[in-house]
Amino acid sequence: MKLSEKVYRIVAKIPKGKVTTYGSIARYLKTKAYRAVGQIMKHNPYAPKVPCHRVIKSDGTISGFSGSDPKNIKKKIALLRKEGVIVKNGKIPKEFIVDVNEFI
DNA sequence: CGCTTGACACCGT
DNA sequence: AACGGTGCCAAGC
Repeated sequence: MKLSEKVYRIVAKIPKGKVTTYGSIARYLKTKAYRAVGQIMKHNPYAPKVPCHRVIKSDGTISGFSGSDPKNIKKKIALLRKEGVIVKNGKIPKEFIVDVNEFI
């Protein structure tokens, strides 16, 4: 079982209206491959099943899946808001960031 | 088999 | 508070 499979499984379980961080996922898998998690999200072969937009940085900022395109970021934010996540100044309040162990 | 890359996290300045 | 440098790990070539 590759790390990617585990990551996909976890991300797919993120409930609506909540988000988690790369760090949380990595810790849950008992690995320190934070960066690998990011790579896996980027590849994202399970596109609809794996809502990568619900995975953010530990700071609460949205990561570069919209990266160089600020307008795309707004779209992601709108999507998150529609799911019930409040976004402030392009960042998500800690209240919405749930550790993987909380919803697994 | 070894080198390079990365959608991160942490710490110091 | 913001920016940059460093360290970690997996995947791809």
